[in-house]
Amino acid sequence: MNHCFRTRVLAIVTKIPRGRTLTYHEVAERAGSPGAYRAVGNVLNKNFDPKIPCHRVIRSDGTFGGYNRGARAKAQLLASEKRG
DNA sequence: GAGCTGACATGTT
DNA sequence: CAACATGCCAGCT
Repeated sequence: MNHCFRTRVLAIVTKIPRGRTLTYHEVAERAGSPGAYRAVGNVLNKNFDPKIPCHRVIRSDGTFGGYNRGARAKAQLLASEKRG
């Protein structure tokens, strides 16, 4: 929260409730820099922490985008969570 | 300390 | 409508 941009992004993504998806732009905005959506993806990419549901972060277009564990898994998880 | 990289977004062709 | 090119920001090497 009071640390670098990456710490805030991770905290925000961790707070994303199940069945809910945020866009990189949304996360960046909550992080304090709506124009840093680029950095958001950069942070999540390096972040291999399973404690962080980075798969709940999608592109503004509504597409899944990418995922360090595999874009396929990301789509699977989102589909599974959306269905409940 | 400077430069390169990238899971994006927006605009134009 | 789809593809290409440019701009933006923070992190990593």
